Amino acid sequence: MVRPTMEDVALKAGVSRALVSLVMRGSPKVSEMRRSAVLKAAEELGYSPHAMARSLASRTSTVLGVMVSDLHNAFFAEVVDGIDEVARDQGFDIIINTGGRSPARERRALESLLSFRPAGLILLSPVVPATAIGKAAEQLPVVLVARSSRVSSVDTVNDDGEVGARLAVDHLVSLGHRRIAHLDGGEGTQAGPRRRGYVAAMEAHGLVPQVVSSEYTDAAGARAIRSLIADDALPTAILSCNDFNAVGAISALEDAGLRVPADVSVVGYDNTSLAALRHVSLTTIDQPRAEFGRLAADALLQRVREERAEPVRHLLTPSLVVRGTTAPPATSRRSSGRLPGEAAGAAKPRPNEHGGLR
Amino acid sequence: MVRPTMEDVALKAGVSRALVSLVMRGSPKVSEMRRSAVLKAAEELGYSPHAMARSLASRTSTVLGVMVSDLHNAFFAEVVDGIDEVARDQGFDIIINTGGRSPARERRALESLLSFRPAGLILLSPVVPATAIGKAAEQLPVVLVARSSRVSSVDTVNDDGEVGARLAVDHLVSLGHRRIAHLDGGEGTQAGPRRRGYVAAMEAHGLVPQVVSSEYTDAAGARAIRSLIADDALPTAILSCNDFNAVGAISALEDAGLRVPADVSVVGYDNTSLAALRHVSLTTIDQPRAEFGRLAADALLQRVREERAEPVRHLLTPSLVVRGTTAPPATSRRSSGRLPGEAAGAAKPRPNEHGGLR
DNA sequence: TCTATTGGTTGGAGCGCTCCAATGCTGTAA
DNA sequence: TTACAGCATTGGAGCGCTCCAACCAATAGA
Repeated sequence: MVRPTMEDVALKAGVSRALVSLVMRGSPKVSEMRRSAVLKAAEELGYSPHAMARSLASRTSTVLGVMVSDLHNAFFAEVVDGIDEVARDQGFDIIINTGGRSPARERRALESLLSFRPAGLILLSPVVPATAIGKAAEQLPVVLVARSSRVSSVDTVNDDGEVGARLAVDHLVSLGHRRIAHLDGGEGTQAGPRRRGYVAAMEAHGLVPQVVSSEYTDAAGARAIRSLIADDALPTAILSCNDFNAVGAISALEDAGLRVPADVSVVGYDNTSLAALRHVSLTTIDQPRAEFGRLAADALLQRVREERAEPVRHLLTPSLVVRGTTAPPATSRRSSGRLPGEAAGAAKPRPNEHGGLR
Repeated sequence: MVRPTMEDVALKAGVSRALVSLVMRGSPKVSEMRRSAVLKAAEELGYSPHAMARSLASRTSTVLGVMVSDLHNAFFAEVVDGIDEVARDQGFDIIINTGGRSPARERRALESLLSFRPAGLILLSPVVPATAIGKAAEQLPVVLVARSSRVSSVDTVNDDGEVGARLAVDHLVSLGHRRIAHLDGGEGTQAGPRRRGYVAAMEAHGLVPQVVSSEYTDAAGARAIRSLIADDALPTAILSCNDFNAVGAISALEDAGLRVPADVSVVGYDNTSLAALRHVSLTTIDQPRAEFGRLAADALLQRVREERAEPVRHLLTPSLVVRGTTAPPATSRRSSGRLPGEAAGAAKPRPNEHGGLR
């Protein structure tokens, strides 16, 4: 249970501790003979450098801290993939911590991450107050993903929710829908831009926006649909604030004897792996998640290397993924004289694009 | 960007560095006067202890390393919740790293985690070879979740896949099914016990097992169903190796014009959040995931505190969650003279149990 | 009075490493 | 020969902290 130290390796290889240090860091100014002797000794002892001692002595760190607000959401997993890819490429390791969507727990996670004195910090959709983020940003470079900030030392990477919502509305309008409701995400991150984008797009088409208060959960989506039905205010199409909400909406519609998309079209947001399941086959808005991660890591490493001081605000353009939950509205179908078969054709689930789901 | 050190606090509070150290560690042998002076100085300077220096000096660690094999799988998120709960309770922090189901990347993640010299390591369903795990176990306490090990210094926490499969078979048999196929998980973790449990349960009921080779993905589930249909070997009920596979199977069944559960019943495994969605409403086998995490953390902390030397092998009993994808078989319905309405009643999705999905 | 005892406080050593100035070595030019 | 590179190698200081033995009152016991 006791790991060998650099001293042990030096002794075994018959060189000084400093020489071992040079070898471990891949310095070019070590003779081939000594290098191999050191590596051999290290191998035999099962030695590997002590990251903390190294970081303490060098007053630098090759670790990037990543705080994931919610591990349950696969969205973040893909962002982490992007971060990991870039970090690894540039010789950095990442350590992750999670806040579980609770500000208190997130604060603790932040503290814990900071106590390792990482080179920088990436926060994925954090829920802690801006002041806490500002405080962290005084100590090290910080990049925010899926949350905005006005602090000039903080970089941000977001998707353009307004554009995403507009894409969805345009798609539905082009199918012939005129009554399109938005189940909104309330106080949730990014709910604002999505709602604004929806309202603007509706108005641009000369249509009346219908915002229904909801949340980022499937239960909330179902509730919203039930209340629309109860109020006799059900439109021909629904734009949900995210995929979970959309799936809940679809359930409630089907429970009420309505068919999706024959009677009502539904569009989600986020293109989670859930949406890609053949069984769900949800038309949705895709965010380039891995790209979020890559850009965040790039921005952070630029700061770490002090290559840049001005803040960067990435605003990525989302894209529309058409699957099986959108089709022309029933009225339009009737009036346009389209055959039911054609509409049903549009509703046919497409083959699943995600093969690697587990 | 430069954090204050203990020395700075000591200077400001007019005490020695050692006294600050005592205050920071909450020692009782510090006078109230000095304590508050130190805390005030620390507060004003924005000081917080340097975890690495602390761990280096004390030769102990209050960090538990957690390696999540696949961040995309919400299964692990709940296990992490359980770990986090126990760890926090006992004053430990956790750092997470991910292997992305690739042995090479996982190995790197392991190295990275080890370089922080954590007090112990929890590996969630790792795919690295057993030798790599054994090597790690020589350096610190290791607990495996959802993977077994024969190494006596390694504790394990698993679900009893044989029991789970039996529960599913018993449920289907009690509904009247006699032809039940198992879409198996191939080389996947825990696929073996599930397959064995299925075969044993079928034989116990005097039925003929029908194992169809498949994988832990929805695409594989769909493929397996298509091949069963092509071979004209479709049974009245399906036990999938996991929920994703089950959802793929359901899609393929519906594509073929069959209704679930009216024509074919389907049971999943894992009770992922996916299964709980109203829209999916999958009958499945639940594993107490948070409990996995809690037990793993408990076991690890016992080792860390050297309270125990003999290995612990937790084998948790899963439970059946009946939702909307299982019902009596069509044949049984006919012969037993049950009304179609009754059978349809059994198929009605239950209200969603997971409210907090996002 | 002197000696323990107790509670609070301190300086110094050292954790495993990096960094730097200094030290040997060659080999080559003066 | 001496001088001076240039390269490989080394000892020592120090990163921010903990731990320990020592210390210093102040009080209690003999």
